[in-house]
Amino acid sequence: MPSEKVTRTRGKRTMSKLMDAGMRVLADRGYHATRVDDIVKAARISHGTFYLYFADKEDLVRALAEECAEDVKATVAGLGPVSQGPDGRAQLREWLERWSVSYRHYGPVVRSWMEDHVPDPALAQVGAKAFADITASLRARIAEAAPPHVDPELAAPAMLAMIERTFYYVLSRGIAVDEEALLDNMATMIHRGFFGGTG
Amino acid sequence: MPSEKVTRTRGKRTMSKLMDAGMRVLADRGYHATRVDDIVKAARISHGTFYLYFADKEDLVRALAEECAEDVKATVAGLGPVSQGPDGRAQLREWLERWSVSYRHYGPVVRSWMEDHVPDPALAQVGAKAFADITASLRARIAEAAPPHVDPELAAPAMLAMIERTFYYVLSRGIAVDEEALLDNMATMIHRGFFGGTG
Amino acid sequence: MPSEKVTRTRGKRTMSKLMDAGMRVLADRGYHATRVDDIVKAARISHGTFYLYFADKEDLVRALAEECAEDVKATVAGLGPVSQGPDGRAQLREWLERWSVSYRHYGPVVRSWMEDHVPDPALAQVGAKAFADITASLRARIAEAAPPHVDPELAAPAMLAMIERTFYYVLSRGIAVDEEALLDNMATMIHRGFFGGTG
Amino acid sequence: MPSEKVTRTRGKRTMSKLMDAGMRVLADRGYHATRVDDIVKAARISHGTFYLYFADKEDLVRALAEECAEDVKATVAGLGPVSQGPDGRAQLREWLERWSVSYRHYGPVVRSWMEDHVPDPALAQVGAKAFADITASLRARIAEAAPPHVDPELAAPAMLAMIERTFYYVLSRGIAVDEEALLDNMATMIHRGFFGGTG
DNA sequence: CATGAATGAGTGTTCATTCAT
DNA sequence: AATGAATGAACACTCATTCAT
Repeated sequence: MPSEKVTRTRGKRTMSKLMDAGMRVLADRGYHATRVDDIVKAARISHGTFYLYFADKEDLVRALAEECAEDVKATVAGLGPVSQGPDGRAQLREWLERWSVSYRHYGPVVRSWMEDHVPDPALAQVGAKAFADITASLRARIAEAAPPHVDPELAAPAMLAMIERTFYYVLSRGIAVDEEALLDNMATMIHRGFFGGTG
Repeated sequence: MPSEKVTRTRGKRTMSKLMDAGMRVLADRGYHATRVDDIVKAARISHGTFYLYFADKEDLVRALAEECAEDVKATVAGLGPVSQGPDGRAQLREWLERWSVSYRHYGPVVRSWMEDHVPDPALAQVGAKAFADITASLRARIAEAAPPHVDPELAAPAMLAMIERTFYYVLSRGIAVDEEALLDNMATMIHRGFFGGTG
Repeated sequence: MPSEKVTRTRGKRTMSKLMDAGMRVLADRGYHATRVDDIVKAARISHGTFYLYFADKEDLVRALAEECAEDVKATVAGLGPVSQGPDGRAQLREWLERWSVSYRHYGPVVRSWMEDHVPDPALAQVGAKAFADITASLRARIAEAAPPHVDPELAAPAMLAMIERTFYYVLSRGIAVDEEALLDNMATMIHRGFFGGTG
Repeated sequence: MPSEKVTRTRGKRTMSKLMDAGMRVLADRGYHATRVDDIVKAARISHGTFYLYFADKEDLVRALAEECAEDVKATVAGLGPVSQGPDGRAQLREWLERWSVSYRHYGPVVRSWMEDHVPDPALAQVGAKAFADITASLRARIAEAAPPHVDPELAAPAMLAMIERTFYYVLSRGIAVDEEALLDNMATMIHRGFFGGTG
């Protein structure tokens, strides 16, 4: 039915305008400073329309978070077994690059669930789930190659911590560094620290 | 004048009651959910008195941040040269333990300046300064021992990222881990990844 | 034109679907909590269609009110002369029963114009007219039989008050009573109080 | 302590300004049309201050309702045993007059809990309690004197219904009647209908 | 020094009504 | 005749900050 398709289309477009706008505002202002008003202005829709699509601000962020979590989990899961030689390091380097691309887009959302005392439990939940899934992926890889005295259980979150926060410093806070060099270095450090890489 | 002395003493006591209370509330509720009202209730003083001591809420957090920055910088600076052998790893381990003690106390403040889009520029400033000082300390140590292909300039923030976030996961978010084992592992990973440690 | 006939038929059906739904929602939620949204959902029609049939929410309630007023007036007018003996009481009893049947259906509408400060003047008007007509009916009957010191002018509204509110308590607020006994009692009290009934 | 007394006094004054204003606005506009904004304007205080004293609009109405319930219950309880002779009627007449005075003041509140589908459960509760207490008082009196075929259990609410609604018509809706005559008539009707009065 | 009542700007949310399809 | 997405005015509530006592 064309009419059904039309209305659905309009609705879908508005929805994605809202999510895009939400993403932009989140990136600009951060989670706590984001106002519904900012979002609807950015989406060029009226205030009331927002509530046709989302129960409240948190609801939109949660929708973004779910989208984001899927993307990040898939990206992280894209890492294959890491050998101790130079090709292991090269694989890590490529994988980090893919992650950095994802982070450049979804960083604002990741940060919203990383914040201290996330006010919305549903959002915290999405974050906790993503955290668990990501560390599980990493744990599996580390377990295959960890050097002595490195427990994959503990190494996985440490590795995630290092990567996420470093991206945050560099990609979001705009600390000026040569990005190529950064990825090179991180690949090296991770290879040596977590995978027994021999440089 | 004795009276002046008395009031001064009273003033000092009120001031520290406020800072203690601020610390507690910050830990409990997090930066954004902290209300002046919570602080004055915790300090058992009146609402108006708050503004005799601090220009606004941010002013108190800034004061806490400065205190905290001093402590963290000193702690981090307490790391001596790190050798590649097992005693280097042991030194790192002890130093991490001292840092964890500091973090247990000052974590809430550290997180307030680590948050995405810190609203108060003065607070952001304190955080940026602390970041710079800490990475400078680390850079110096790493420079003395970095393995090939590890640029101290880039490794320092990565190391800080890993330590701070891991403490955050474990000490603040209450992810259950054996803390002794965690410190052991971190010491090993850092030793290997940043200081050319050989297992 | 057959097509016109068809559409007319369709229009009538939609109209009555709306009025039925309005009645149901009014009964469920009460006048102030009734939302256009609830009505169109109950009628299973679209939001916009509502405004093809009614100027606004008040317009629908007014239409219901007119329907209801006709019914109640006719019911009340159905009371014949009331004698002072036991058959007068029996007549009252039957008449009250007919009224109770009407109230069970139209109660929600009656209450909407009985409320304190009815916002819509047109609705208030319908209520005032019904009030006037009903009290006129009652006045005529009371005038034929009122005991000494009972002015029909004043007794009529008092009698209406007693009946309407008692039905409200019992039929709408669901205060549990034996309905037969209630009607018996009311018939007796009204007979004695307003018609000089003797035991 | 004078200072404590002063502040308390100020607070009390504001509180009563709010309750007075609430009463006035309720009388003017009715429960549903009453806005917090109207109340604070009438009380000549700021919007925010309202929330220092009441959790929300309902909270204020509830406070008024409790005050009102006490008054009405006491007034109704003021009716002594009613004899069947003319002095019984005279007693009723005086008692009704006292009730009318109370109603003139508290009518708006009484109506707020009498409305169809009271939205605030706490308010409904106060109303239900008042209803129960008042009918209990009436029941006791009626039981002492009820004519045959009048069950006090059922007569009490009917009597309340008649009195409350008649006052409502006359005192609030401003139907023009001679108030003295009205009270005379009501006394007679009640005396005959509920207490076996013999005219 | 200390108090706590008062302020008002800022923000979120609801819902009757309109209008392009 | 019917649809349902969009609108925006109206209203509730919070909280940092001020100020008379």
